[in-house]
Amino acid sequence: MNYTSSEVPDCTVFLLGKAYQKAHGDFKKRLKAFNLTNMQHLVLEGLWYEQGMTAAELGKLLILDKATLSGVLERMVDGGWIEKKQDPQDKRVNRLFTSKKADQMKPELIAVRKEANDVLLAKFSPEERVLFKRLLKDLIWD
Amino acid sequence: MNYTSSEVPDCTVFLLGKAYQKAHGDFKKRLKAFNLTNMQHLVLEGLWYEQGMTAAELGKLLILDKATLSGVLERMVDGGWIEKKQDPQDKRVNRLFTSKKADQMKPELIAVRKEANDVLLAKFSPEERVLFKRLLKDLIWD
DNA sequence: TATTAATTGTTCGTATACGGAGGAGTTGAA
DNA sequence: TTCAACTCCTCCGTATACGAACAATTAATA
Repeated sequence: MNYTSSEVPDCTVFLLGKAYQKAHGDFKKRLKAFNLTNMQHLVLEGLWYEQGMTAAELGKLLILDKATLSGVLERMVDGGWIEKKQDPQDKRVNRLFTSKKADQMKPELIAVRKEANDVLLAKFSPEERVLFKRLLKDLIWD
Repeated sequence: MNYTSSEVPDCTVFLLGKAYQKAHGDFKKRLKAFNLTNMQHLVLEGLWYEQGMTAAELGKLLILDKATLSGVLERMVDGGWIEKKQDPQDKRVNRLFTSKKADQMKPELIAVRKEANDVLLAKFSPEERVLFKRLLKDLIWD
């Protein structure tokens, strides 16, 4: 009573959703020990890429809705992972920075992501891995 | 201030999430006219594949958590898309069936899914489409 | 300069997701 | 047959997602 590869509808939207569900779930388990959610980990990586971004800039970088980001950032401030500093020039803006606590764990946290990716792509050949990522990027960025 | 293909971290989990986010969002917009969510559409397709499944069976087929499914099914009964019928043999079980309303819209709803997939894969060559789906299936089903 | 327009970030409402707790019903073994 | 083990399902708590509406602020323009 399960779809096999031949029975499953030829629906890429469905397949993409399930592949995401699996990858997301695996990563989630690995992050649980750090008390971080996938989204929070992503925010940290974004800020390590460039500190001092506004929520809007971070949202654009990570392709995240500002409404979604608002709650995530609030919980990360509460959890001591990031800090908000009001921009003196533009009082609407809060600039975002990673905390000392986050920076100390950076090597571990980067390693966790790397591990999750390695496991996810374990069964693929090097060529398939490159190809898969290329196809995904083509889908995301018109 | 945007990741380009070269700057984005080499993170398949991220790419997969964003590809899903896009595909899911596009499909969502198309379903809005029908007052159906992606999940509800998926449930209908599952039941058209096989009527009379229990929530547990449907969840296994669609790789969905039963707790998630519970709320979805409740709203679909309220919306008149599906019907629950208690199994006479095992009173714990509710068997699920599509409603007349749903069946009447089946051709349209199938067409919407097909369209969403076509648009999603529009820029891929036929070979790439087959390959992409194969890679996704390999990821999902060990 | 007086207004209008645009931007930033928050809050609200609805719908997933999913782990865990627990109740109702069923089954199997003693 | 009676009780423990199981199964099915619901409910709770937390965290995304995202459209829509808003207040505060800044930019643009007539």
